[in-house]
Amino acid sequence: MADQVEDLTGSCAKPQRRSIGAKRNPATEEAILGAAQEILRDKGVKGLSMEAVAKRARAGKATLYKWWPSRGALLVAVYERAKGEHVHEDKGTLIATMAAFYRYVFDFWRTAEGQVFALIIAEAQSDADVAEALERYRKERLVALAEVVDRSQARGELIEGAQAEALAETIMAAAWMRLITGRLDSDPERLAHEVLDGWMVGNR
Amino acid sequence: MADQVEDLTGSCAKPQRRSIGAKRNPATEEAILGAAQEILRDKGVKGLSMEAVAKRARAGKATLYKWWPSRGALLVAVYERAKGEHVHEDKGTLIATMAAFYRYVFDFWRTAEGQVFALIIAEAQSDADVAEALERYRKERLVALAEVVDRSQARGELIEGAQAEALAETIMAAAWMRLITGRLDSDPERLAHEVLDGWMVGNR
Amino acid sequence: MADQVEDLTGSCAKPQRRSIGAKRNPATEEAILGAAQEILRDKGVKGLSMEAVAKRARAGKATLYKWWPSRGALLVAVYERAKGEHVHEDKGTLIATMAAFYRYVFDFWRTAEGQVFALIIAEAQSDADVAEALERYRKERLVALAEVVDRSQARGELIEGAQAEALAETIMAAAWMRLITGRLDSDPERLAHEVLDGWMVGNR
Amino acid sequence: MADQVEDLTGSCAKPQRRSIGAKRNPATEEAILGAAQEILRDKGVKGLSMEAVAKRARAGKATLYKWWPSRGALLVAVYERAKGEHVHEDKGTLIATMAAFYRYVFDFWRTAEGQVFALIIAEAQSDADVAEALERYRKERLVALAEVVDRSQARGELIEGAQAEALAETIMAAAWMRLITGRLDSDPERLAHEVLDGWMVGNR
DNA sequence: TCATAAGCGAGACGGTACGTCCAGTCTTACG
DNA sequence: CGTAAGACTGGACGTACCGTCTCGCTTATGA
Repeated sequence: MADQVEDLTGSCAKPQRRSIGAKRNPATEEAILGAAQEILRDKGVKGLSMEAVAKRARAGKATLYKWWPSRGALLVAVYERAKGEHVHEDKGTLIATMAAFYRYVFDFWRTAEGQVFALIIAEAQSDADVAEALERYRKERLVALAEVVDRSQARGELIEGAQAEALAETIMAAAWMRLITGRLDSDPERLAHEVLDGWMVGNR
Repeated sequence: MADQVEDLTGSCAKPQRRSIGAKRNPATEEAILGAAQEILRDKGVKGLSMEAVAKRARAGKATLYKWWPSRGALLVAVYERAKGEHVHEDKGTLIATMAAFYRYVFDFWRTAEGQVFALIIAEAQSDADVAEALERYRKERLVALAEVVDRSQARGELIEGAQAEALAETIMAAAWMRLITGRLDSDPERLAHEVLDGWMVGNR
Repeated sequence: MADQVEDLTGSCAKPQRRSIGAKRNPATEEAILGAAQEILRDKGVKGLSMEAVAKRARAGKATLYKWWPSRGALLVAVYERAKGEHVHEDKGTLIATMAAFYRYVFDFWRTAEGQVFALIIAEAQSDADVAEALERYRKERLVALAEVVDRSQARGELIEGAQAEALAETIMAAAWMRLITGRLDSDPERLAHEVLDGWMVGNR
Repeated sequence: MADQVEDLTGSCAKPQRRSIGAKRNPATEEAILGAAQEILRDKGVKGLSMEAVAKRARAGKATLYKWWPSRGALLVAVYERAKGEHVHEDKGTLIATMAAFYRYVFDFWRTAEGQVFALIIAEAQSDADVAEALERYRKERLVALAEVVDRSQARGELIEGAQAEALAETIMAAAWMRLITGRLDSDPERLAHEVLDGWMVGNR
């Protein structure tokens, strides 16, 4: 006990955030999310407990639970902070654009921060709040994807029966499937073809 | 806590399985998997701890760990025991067959036992053994699905470029996507169309 | 976190008590009470938290709570273990005997272990179980004291109206009063006189 | 938690004391001590935390700590405020007077506010400031009691050897003993006799 | 036939993390 | 400067499971 205290004061002369009055301290939020990210990198997702995050961030557990009432909520926050806002750069054809998209997300999901997304999906299976957040996120991404498909459709790339949103979901599902079954090494190009070829006008 | 005590005294007046010598007691396995299933029904997936299963089954924890070395392994066993072996009955067209398949799995996944599958996916994200079991299961189901697609292809339903296995995976992905995002109320018929229409020969 | 583990394994190669089957391990009880005593000596009563005891004893908190369901219960156990069974040695007169008694308890209450008794009294004010244990203890000691008074009465030392038990309680109360008001440096001899003189036959 | 919210909305529609400039606001002190008393009545001594008092009084915690630097200090203040200043009314004989005294304090100690005194004794065992306050209080009451004994002695009720202050302490000790061992239902009359008979001149 | 090897129920054990509570310190914004 | 508000670190609380262990018992098998 005494040892630990000594260790702490001995090993790190951290600046020790304090309250900034009766309002949320952004530095604290920053420190906590940062700590979560560090732990992810160092220990992996299994090490990411509320306890560990609090300790690493030198934050009280109560503070964590105040702002992120569950592990799931924290996961979502960490993911939100880490994920770059991917914009679907138009590569000329839908297939190429989607291949680039697959390449991007697979690369990201392989990073320490990206792995959080798999965790979020996992957590969503038993935490309704996370499920809701995940669903929100899915819809948001769906819209972005559907837009790309829409543009492709406008260009006349797609067959008549194609519905942008339905196709967008099929595209997403293929990616998520690779994620949850640990096959992020799949070839993005090939995958794009496997998912989309049927819908392209060329292949009658 | 009180529940557990009641459960113990209520459900059994000490039938007390014992060892049947130096070999695995099938009654024990049965009791454990049965207990797991009961807990799933009564308390939901959150209540399914090794501890609780052992208590409910009146089994020693060591026995559990001997045969199912982790929660994940137990989950898989419970799922294996519960899932009926779905055979893809040919409905004439691929779309109809797949619609029936979607209807079947969505119905099953909504049952207490079926919910275990979502849990397995969740567990697979952090338990390599479960991931492996899941991957084995995926491949097995993929083969079964691909066969159906193959038959459809032989009938000339599908366009030229269609690859049975790739299409099968797309079909699966669509289902799993609905599962993990909690949309098992999706319309199977519609979904089958959304996934497959592009690949059918009719829609050039 | 990792640091702590390393520290623990590094600094002490303790024998690590294990379960000895489905029954209480006496070594564990010993280790826990011993740890409690050590903490008392090192950090004083304020440091005696369940947490600290568990840590020092290298015992799980659950183990502590299993056998001593509250801090109070642990305190009582520590006290029971530490207190010598004082036998009232007859010094010839009641006054002398009681003076010796006062000297003995005051000396004991000043030791680290003895200080626990004050804590028990404190805890008894808000923990019914401790209150009960304290009351049991009081009665037990009362009987022992009353016997001494009885013998004195039999010798004709006491005036007629004296009731052994009532007098015994007065004697105890005087001691406890000094304890809870932190005046254990009172002169035992003098105190014995102040409490008893009125009841002795000499002082008409 | 819910209770507190209800309390807040229930008891006050934001009367909201404010600073009255660079000096102590008596209304605040009043509100705080009042809140403490209310909590005592509603939740008992266990609910009396600085946090809860601040909430109920709609006072900042800083304000509490400014005027009462510890829980102990607050307890003492609450007790000081609640206890009536008992004046020992002369009942003719010392025994009768003391019986009345015992009856009075036992009755008081049984009230919600009176229970604080037991808490103060408890707190005094580990908080030096409270111990000091308690000791001050003890001495003050001792003087008052000794005066009564003195008057009795002057009337010739007591035997020669009796020392007013020593006897007063014995009288107090008997009362405190009943308090800390939860026997406030003791018969005051009887107790007075048990403590004092030996010292009265009648009983030679 | 009887030792021995395993299966089994039971549950204690050291641990980790949980989510809650409170202590005591601090800052802001208002008066 | 006093005050209400409440965020903050820190740490103990008591609980729930984890996975490992040992006990004492049972039964089948092979020496």
